[in-house]
Amino acid sequence: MTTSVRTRFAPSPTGDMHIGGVRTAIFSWLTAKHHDGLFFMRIEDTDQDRHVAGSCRRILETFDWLGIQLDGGPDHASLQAMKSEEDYPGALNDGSYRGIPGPFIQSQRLPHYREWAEWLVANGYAYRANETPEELERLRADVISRKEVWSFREEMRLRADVDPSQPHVIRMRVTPRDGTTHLRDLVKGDVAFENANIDDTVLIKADGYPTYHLANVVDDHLQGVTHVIRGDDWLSSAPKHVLLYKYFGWEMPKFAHVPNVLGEDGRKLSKRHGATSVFEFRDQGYLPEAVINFLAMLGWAPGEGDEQNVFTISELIEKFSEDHIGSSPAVFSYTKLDWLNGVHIRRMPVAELARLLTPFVQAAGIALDSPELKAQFMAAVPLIQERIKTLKDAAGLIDFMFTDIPPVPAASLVDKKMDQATSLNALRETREVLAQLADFDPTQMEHAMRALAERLNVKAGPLFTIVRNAVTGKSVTPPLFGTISVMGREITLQRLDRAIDALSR
RNA sequence: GCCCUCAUCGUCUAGUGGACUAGGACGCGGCCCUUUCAAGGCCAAAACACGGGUUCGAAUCCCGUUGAGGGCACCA
Repeated sequence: MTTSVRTRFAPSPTGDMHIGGVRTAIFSWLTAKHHDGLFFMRIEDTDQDRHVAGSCRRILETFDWLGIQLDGGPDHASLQAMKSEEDYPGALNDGSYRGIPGPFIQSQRLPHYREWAEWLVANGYAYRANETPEELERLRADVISRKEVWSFREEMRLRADVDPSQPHVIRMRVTPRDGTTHLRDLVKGDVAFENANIDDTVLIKADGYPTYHLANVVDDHLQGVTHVIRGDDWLSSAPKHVLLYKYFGWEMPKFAHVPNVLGEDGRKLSKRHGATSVFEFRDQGYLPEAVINFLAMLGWAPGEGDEQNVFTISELIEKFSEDHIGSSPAVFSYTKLDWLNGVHIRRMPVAELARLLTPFVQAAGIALDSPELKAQFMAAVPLIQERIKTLKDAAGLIDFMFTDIPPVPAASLVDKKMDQATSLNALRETREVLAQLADFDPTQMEHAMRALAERLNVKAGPLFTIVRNAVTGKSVTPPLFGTISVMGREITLQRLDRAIDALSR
């Protein structure tokens, strides 16, 4: 039997997902899928103080939006069902998925941590301690005031005997005290830590909950995780985990500590750089495939001479390789995301784009509540497809087709290369040409209008410019004749009449 | 302070001792196309942090310096 690759994303339920966390999740997911393995989620809620209600649901919703299917955790149907609920009680709690043993929420796995912590105590790899936080704080302050390195060791215990029936913590016993602990990391390479610098970390807290260090090792082993992919802020505590695997005698998973995402000023990406929550990107009109493409390339490149930048999801899955993840932190570039989003928009089938655009356009105040309006909108989409970078951009390009426009100033109805009389006449003639056009088709319209320009002895450009201003009220629009065609004869002639009227005063 | 990590165009990166006159992409500038705006095509400017080694040869290996990031909790 071949061991299949299994990765996990293990967020804490402390709020909406940060875009940096999404990137880590994507790396994990791509690693699993590239090797045809499983990707699942586990909620790490061992700190009850930091729990934010509704987080689990929001995290699940993130994956739903991204289009990432979890092989463990709730399925899509469950997600839909819970949308009305404040949280998702029990959803991550059900049995096992595709051979991965649950539950998928750590607060439901307490017996496992207890069992293995006791095993460590019984085998000399851990011990009980009961110093209070205040006592520890005093100890720490004392050590630091002597300019020594703070690191808890069992001889520092204030009470040598701990009554197991009383509240206490379980700490790991770092052994051996000297020597080094090595970590072979897929991203960082070989990293060595002096055991003397690793402290006897708390494994089980006084409240009975495990700390991350114990919980992630126990869970990853029990759930068969083969690649631990996480932020490199975990690198410093990785030797503790290595030690635990050794104590338990468990096979070590592969580790990949991926660098942080930075803001444009080189500091850790945060609110003040712009959007950071994945939902902000969604609400600003970014496509999940563009976000995934962009995030995947932030710190990863196919390498080996392959210079591809734009990827579909399946291309990413095919080409991704966890050992090509870069080891230096990357700056999040909003402008590059914009470009990529535009690329993915242009590659999308028109009907699909129209579907995605609809809620954004409606939110901008354009009602699409009749079949006629919907059809008109459908016809307008091809005109804007290559002109928008986000779904939010669309409304501003087509609003004049659906809503009334303010009076057009006379000045914009006279082209610099034409005088007032010529312009007025040109608009009148345009009105006649359009009124008599048999078919309101862009190609025919353009022919007729070019013929008109010739007849009037004016250049086509200036003529089109004043017509554009007259019928759209804007100097920048999608191609004129396509636009006029979408607007229809009635509105177009109406606006021309208004312009003629304004100019003849 | 101690420990760990990182360092190629403004940004994302390719590069694993000779194929490097350091390649691609975004952005920026220019040109072409063109009814405006886009899109597209072409062209250009733009980088191996610094200092020492090792080597016939270094962006690539080693050491140091500097800078940046992370960690040093009964948080993850």
